[in-house]
Amino acid sequence: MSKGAGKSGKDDTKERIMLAAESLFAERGFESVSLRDITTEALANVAAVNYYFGTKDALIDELITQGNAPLLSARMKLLDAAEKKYQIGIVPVEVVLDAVMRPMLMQIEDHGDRRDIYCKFMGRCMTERGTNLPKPVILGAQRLIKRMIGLLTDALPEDEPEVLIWKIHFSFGVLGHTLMHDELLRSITKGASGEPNFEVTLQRMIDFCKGGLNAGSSEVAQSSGNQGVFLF
Amino acid sequence: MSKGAGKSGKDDTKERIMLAAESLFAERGFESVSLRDITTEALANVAAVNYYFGTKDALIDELITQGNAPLLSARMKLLDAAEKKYQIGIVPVEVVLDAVMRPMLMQIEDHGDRRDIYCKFMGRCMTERGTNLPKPVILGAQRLIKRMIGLLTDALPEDEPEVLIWKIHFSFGVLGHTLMHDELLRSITKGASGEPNFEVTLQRMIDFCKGGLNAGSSEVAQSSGNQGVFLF
DNA sequence: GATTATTTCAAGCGATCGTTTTATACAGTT
DNA sequence: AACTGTATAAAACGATCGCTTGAAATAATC
Repeated sequence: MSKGAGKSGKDDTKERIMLAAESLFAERGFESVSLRDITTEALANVAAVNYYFGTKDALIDELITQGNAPLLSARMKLLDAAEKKYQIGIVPVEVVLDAVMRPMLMQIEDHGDRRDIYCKFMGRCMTERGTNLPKPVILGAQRLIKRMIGLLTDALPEDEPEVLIWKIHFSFGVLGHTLMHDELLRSITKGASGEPNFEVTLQRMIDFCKGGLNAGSSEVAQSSGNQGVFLF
Repeated sequence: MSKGAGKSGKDDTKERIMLAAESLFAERGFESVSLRDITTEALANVAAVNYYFGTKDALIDELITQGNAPLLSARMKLLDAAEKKYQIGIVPVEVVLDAVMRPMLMQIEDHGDRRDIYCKFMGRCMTERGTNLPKPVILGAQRLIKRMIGLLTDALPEDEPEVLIWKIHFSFGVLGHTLMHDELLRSITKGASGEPNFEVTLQRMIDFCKGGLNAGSSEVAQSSGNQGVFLF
């Protein structure tokens, strides 16, 4: 029944499988990695995947869902704080971007020596799993985007909501693409001030997207339509 | 020997295979589509893939390489024209962006009723095949990026080359992500002025990336390192 | 120590993968 | 009509896929 003082310390097979899967998926993509690749790396038996997760897709979903709740709540908390701080005025664009992007990079940084792995894994989730994500992740993303639209509508009142959605989409494109190629970008920026820390990556993404969000439409005018759901 | 007036009109099996493959790859990704999926849709035999292409990877490479040369030359021609026009002064950022992005969207538009398919296919190539591209494509991308760096260095002299690379990378992230989700974005923007044409997409990407490229670094300072090669 | 529940393992399920073989149908040339 | 190079087709190759089985090992409970 695993009650009371149980959970003595064994049963790390599930954890080993998840770590191996995360690494391999990050490296080669979801479809290219077989269950036997995973269990071989994890020093486990193929049947252990079925025992702990059921199917390969369930394993993937659990990996994706894993950090979603804390990530979402960290983002929401920063947005709460921003709304509180700018209660009188308007939350600046870069503060919204920071609230959305910083928790992602911090969660990655929290992975210690596995940060490169987790970074690329999250990048793959955003770029290759935009659709096809677990329902809790989709719902969380919808909540986040709704809130971003609200805040950015105040900060950029001249933009129609439809244009705002495009800009938010562009910003998530920047984030996902950067996570996918983080190692390469950092290798370009390894210079005098030692290894580039995550604040550099964060600041550059925010600077770029802030400039993009603040940019006005140059000519083509277009009316709004439905408010479809999109992720990342 | 197929000399002279040959090529009477048959032998469209290869073409049918390429069209079916492009559609399925765009829809479900490269790994998730089997050769039998392709040949079934193309009303061809599985062996025909080996006959015309050799392997699945060779088929993928040929699909990716197909439009690369005309795309690159169109981009280069626009950059040539821009350099000629702004011979005295400096080529504006948005002109560089237009020269890079417009040919891509025009090539997509040229695909007629297959434009949505080709659009997503190119999006997948950029986001899921950033590495692992055929050598000619890589070499072309390197030439293009070198040239972009040169022009943008003149337009944005305050940016270190290393920062410029990040910004260019962000811009390709915007492009790739937009191609992948083009249909969804357009469905959001279908309003009064009829279906949004590709000029809308182009202009919005250019506006956003122009703002991003023009944005200055807000605080974190970092020195430059190597000038690694990256794609998209 | 006997009994139960949990975890691991080797083995194999049917299905499908990319690729190849072999034979046949077809085209063009002589 | 005989020959030749090109194209198509059915069938099967070995390998690997996700998944399952049933029994053995291990840990927890009484």
